[in-house]
Amino acid sequence: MEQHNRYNFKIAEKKWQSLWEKKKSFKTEIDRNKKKFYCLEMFPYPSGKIHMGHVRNYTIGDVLSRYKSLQGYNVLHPMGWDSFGLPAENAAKQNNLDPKEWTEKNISVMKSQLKKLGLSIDWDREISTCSEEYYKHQQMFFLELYKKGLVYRKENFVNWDPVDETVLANEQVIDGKGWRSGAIVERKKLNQWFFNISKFSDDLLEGLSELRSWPNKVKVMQQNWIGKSFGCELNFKIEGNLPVKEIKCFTTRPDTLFGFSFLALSPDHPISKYYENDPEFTKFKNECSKTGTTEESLAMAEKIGFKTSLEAINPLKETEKVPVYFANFVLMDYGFGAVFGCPGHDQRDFDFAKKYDLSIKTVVRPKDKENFEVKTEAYPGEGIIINSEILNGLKAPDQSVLRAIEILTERKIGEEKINFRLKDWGVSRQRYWGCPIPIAYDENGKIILIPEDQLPVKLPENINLNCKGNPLDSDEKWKNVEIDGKSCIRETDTLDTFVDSSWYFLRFCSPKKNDYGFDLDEINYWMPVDQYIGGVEHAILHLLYSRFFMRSIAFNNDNFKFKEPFEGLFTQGMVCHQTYKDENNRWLSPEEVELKGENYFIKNNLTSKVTVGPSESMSKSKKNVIDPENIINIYGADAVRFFILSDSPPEKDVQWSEQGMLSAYKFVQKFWVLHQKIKIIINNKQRDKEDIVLKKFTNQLVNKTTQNLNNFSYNVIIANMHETYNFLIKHIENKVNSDDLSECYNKILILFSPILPHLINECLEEMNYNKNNTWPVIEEKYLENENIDYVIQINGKKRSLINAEKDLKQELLFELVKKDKLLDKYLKDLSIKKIIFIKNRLMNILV
RNA sequence: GGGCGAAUGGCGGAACUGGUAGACGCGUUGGACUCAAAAUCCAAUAGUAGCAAUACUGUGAGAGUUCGAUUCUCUCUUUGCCCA
Repeated sequence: MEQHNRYNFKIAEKKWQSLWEKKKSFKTEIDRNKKKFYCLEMFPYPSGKIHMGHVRNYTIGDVLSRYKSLQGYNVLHPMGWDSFGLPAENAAKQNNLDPKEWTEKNISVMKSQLKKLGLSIDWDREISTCSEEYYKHQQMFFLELYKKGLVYRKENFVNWDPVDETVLANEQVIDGKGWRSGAIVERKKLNQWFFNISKFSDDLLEGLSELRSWPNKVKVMQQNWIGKSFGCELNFKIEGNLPVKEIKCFTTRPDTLFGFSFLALSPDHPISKYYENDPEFTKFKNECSKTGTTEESLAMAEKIGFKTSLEAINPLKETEKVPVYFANFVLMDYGFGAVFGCPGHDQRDFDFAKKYDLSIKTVVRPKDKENFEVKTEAYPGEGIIINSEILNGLKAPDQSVLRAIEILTERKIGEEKINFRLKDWGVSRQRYWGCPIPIAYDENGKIILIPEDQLPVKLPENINLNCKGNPLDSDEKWKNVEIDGKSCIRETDTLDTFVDSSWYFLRFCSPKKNDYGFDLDEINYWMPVDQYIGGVEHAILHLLYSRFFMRSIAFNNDNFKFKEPFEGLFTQGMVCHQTYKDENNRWLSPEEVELKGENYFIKNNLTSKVTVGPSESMSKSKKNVIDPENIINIYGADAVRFFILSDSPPEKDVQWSEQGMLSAYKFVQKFWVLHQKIKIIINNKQRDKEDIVLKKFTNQLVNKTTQNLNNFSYNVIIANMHETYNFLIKHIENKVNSDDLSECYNKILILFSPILPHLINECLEEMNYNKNNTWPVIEEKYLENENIDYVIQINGKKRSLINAEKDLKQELLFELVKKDKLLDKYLKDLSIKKIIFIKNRLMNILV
């Protein structure tokens, strides 16, 4: 092909991008005559550059947005920045910068990178959570929730890094050590702010059933996280030398009470106050505080206990007394900080009992084992209750739990109770780069709300970040404040960044509104988000927090027309790449290696072999990253969009492949050549009979593409695009009717436009097609075939195909079967036992 | 240990409510063009047997339902994710 005919993506992409920007093509406003569609992708953290995960995420969303607007929807497709958070603070510390400057620089880089992808985003709605403009409203929400009683302050345990003097999030604790300092993390009690998410436990759980287009997987994960459990609250009578009469405890297995052998209390249980002066207990408690606060670390840690002088009485067998321990595996904030130990049927209790030589009784046996006894490990499974007097013979746990609760209720020792695993959301962070909590304390430590007219509480600038602990805490000037003539001290904690992302989807609906975080009319029009797209790693926290936030804003307020923020959810898979290591076991980036024959070597160095590791999700630490901007510069945005959708279904992981990328680039080029050929034919005004074949193909394509878009089967759409190319390039070798070709080609271009917006707009423009394109309508008459390939099976095996007219009767088809030479040898000399005939499909002959 | 999902050629994957398994792409092989290479184009490409037509086997393993199973049911294996 001649040089001048090549498609120059650099020129074309730039041209369309600046045109879209100039004309504000994707600017959206409320239009009550149109159905709305709110398409939202999880907004990025401005870490520096975009990565392939972003490319995939935003391409998926962009294809959907463009498709929906071609279908006539009023599409809201905004973008913003989740711009508070730890990396900025750390980067600032390391490079002696201002987090704000660092963040803003990253935003401007990433914004220009996103624009190069050709996304149909309404940039007029851009927001950034670290702007005063945004966090001012967040502070107002905080106060609003406080007034509604949904925010409170209490002492709680945190992961404390004694070297950095800071609180760590659970995921920042690796093997019990701080991820930065490497110091052993301690549990420390701190005053923290909490959102009362547990108030909505049941509602959040119930609400899941309404989310019909969420992946089931995510709903199950949230369900487990909320962890509703049915059980019973018990009062154990206590004997001993302390003024303790009763201890409350929650259990889901009251039916195993006859296997009771110890009572375990959290080291933080109120009763611990009697042991405050006991040096042995202090030692034990210190030991416990070395274990983290996560359930997992508690489960992994060795079970240790401290024996008290108390004894608990078995409520179902009052002659039986068992010892009371403090134990490291009991959490104060679950149940009542006390569990009854039944070593026979709980592995944790079993380990503990073994260690302290406590009795182990078998009270459940598997159905099929008559003389079962617990010996080397606990038996937590189903079965029949034994050795339990009044409960004997009941099916465990279904019958026995209910019966046990009945008995305990009758005897007024306990009552039925529903317990949740979901804990209140601790939002305090001892960090600088976050939204300041709009609270101060007077001289007596009383909580003072910052008056609304003094919002936002701004972060101080030019702060020294290289101090130990929270920089805000050491800024005396900022900390001391006068409110209503009283001198107060500001709250120096900032809000968890998950708070920022819990309402940004509302802000996008009215991003410029100054007096409140959102405009009620606007959100009642736009919300809920029709399609939310992002990584599955946010399946629990971010999505649950957002669902909570929506409920807390709507708490005692009937003006919201929706309850759930995200109607539809799609979780895309990750982008993976092979990993490479050199002879010294150091990671190598794909640019540093070179393939020669079967083996990889370090580039320009054929003596140094490279070990190829498995393909894993791209990460800086493993160096298996491909820089999107670089790739866009080489192949163009359309080709990158095309490739990132092509190889795998979007919900699964995709392998980055150099060849695949190249093939996508070639497709763009090939299509341009095809376009030139089609253009000539159309301009020649060639007359011919109606092109039924082309019309049928096109209508089937419209049908398939529409369905595949609705199902997120984007990889199949790409396959269909290849097929379309293969079909057209052959088809136009024949004599073609120009009018029919033009009509069909216009439709095909529109079908392709969401995926290759620059190339297709270029083609549409060259053809002078109508600028206001709409999604093609299917002409049903071209979907139906009058001839069908009937599958002919003999004894269930395919033996022949017969092409015949549609709606053929069984007898007539059988006449054709008899004439079919291929079938002769199967039917000859054999009697036909039965014929199965499926209209318009197949005939199965049993002989 | 519990929950959810997955398993299809050398690779990524396709297959509507049970009805032609392997679309499409990558890779590989052969050919054309070229002094040569790249690019491009053409052809072949699940396995086994065969010159071929064709036959048999084949969707992780085993059973079941059915005229017919990648698809439905049960058991198992491997694997991924989440919770512990």
